[in-house]
Amino acid sequence: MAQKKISRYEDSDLYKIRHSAAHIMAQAVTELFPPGEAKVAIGPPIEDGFYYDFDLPRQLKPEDFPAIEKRMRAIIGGKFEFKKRVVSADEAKREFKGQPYKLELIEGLEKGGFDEYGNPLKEKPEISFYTHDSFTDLCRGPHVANTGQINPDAFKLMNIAGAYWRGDEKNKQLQRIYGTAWETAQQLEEYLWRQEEAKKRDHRKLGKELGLFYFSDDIGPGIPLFTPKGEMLRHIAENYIRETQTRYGFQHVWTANLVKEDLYKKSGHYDNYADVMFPPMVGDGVTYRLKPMNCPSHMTLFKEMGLHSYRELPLRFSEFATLYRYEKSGELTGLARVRTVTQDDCHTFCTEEQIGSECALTFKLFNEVFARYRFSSYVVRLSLRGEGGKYVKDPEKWDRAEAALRKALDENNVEYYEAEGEAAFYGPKADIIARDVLGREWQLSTFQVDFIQPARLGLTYIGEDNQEHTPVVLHRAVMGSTERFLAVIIEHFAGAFPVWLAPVQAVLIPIADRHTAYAQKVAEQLKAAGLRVEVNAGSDRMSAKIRDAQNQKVPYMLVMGDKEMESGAVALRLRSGEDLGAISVDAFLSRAKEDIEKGD
RNA sequence: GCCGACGUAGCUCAACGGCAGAGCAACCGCCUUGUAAGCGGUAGGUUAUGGGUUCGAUUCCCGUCGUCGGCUCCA
Repeated sequence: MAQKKISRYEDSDLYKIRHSAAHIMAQAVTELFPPGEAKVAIGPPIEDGFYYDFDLPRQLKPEDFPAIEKRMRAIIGGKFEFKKRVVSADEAKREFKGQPYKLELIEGLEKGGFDEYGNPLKEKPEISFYTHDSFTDLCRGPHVANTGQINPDAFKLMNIAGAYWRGDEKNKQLQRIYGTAWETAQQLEEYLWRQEEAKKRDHRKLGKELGLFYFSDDIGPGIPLFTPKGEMLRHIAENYIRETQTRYGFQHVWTANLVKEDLYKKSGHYDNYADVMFPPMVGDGVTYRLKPMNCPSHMTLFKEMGLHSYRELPLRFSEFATLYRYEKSGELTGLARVRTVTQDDCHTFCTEEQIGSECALTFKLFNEVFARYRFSSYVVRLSLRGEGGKYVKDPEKWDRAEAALRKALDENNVEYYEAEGEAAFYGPKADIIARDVLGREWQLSTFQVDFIQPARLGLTYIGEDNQEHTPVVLHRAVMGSTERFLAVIIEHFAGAFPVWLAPVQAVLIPIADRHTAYAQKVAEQLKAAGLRVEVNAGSDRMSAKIRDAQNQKVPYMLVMGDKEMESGAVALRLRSGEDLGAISVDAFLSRAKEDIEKGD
């Protein structure tokens, strides 16, 4: 699926425009420095734009952008032809003498081994140059015919960031300039608007404005604090999953946050996951770790529960468990990436034959939940092990697990694309990547097949043949992590949660003091019916209270003055701005119930 | 962790070598209100933090912590 999309993009005009814009930017940047001082690395088109990596004598600043953009427009105005030339490796090396990154790339091409990102290539590629004006780059193209085909009003330099040469943190860090480029100025405007909209929806900003969660220097980085409203949101989201998966036959267990380190030596975490674990704690000569994953705990529980018959399987152990992961400081991002991560985790113990039906059950659950949250589409990534990376070495079990996962997906007609090097250390995964209303992709759910840990931890069940067998363990999460999921839905709904999810569903607005007692009475009535409501009994004007509720994105505003008090009614206003006038309390209740059921 | 930018009142932002300010929020009063901000007053700061330069530092320099944009990693 995704493969098709990428190949289409590579053939598009936009791709050529962005690729060419990258070359033009590289020319403009190198011209800022004396000849030979600026070293260039790579500069490909990317989604929405392009970048180019440089090794420069000085740090660039955003203040350099106007000059670079101006020079780029001049180069565009020159209508210089992009000329392709196929060359020998020797000739290429002569041309890029003094350009160490290019020389390294040429060597990779010469050996027929690697492309510009260091990925292995199947065939030995030809080496080609593209030249426009005075600038020549090692490049396989394609490009626009001449620089004049770039719209000078439809590109913009966006930001500067550090990036490792070939994406390897052991290599030198280069300066990367990101730019965006489009066919028309209007498309550029629309892109910038989308960026602005994303900024407005940023869950870190909305989290503060809606008073959902905080981070504190006194608590520590990556460790969120949830307010009553934020916790309500968490609770509703988790409880919804809990109730739904219970209906699907998942049971819940509880395991503690602290575990003996020895268990992680047996499970493989110690060898493959140690750098993500918080440092050890020692008491009475025993070394403990904060739990970074649930699997070993759930598997140990399975073992402690005695002999298991094949008749008990599949056995599904679910838990909303907070895990502790020592993420690198620079990786923390609001709720999307925290050090105390709560997973809606499940480990299903089953036979190899049951993998297919468990896969079906799980995807049915995913679909139901995604519909509830109005995620219109998702893609599935089959995450396989890759070269290098940390994986338990047991090729036979890996092959069996991969085959089993593929088969399960195929049997259930799940479409997927494959990605090497994305597997968990203990097995392959099917990762669900959902699209939000702005079209952004988020990895949420996962379904994983594990042949490794159950064997390492010595799990068994007694089969029909009265012999001991090792169960397969399926790892599964729906939200993935409560915190990240909240981040995603805050941005997805822009903070205007559907009624069923809104921490405060209705604000009651008495117009004057004499209406407050009536508002309190109605509030009690609504609470008794299970609604989450607040009374704004302050001395503000009604319109100020409405404004307040609007800003808090509360679904219903119930205004009450003399008229309503006399007739036992409430005047209903929706956050859309719609004024529905006075209705009875009962009429409001049935409307709210209807909205909740519909998922509005 | 790495590269860069940024940290001023609860929030959003001014001041940029010479007495640290505004709006909103909070608190107190007045108003008793009809669908997105009624009026007045009060209080709020060792300018993230530790050093340095200077007669004098929020402002310039260095370290630390944190946040942001990326890289790496990832639920």
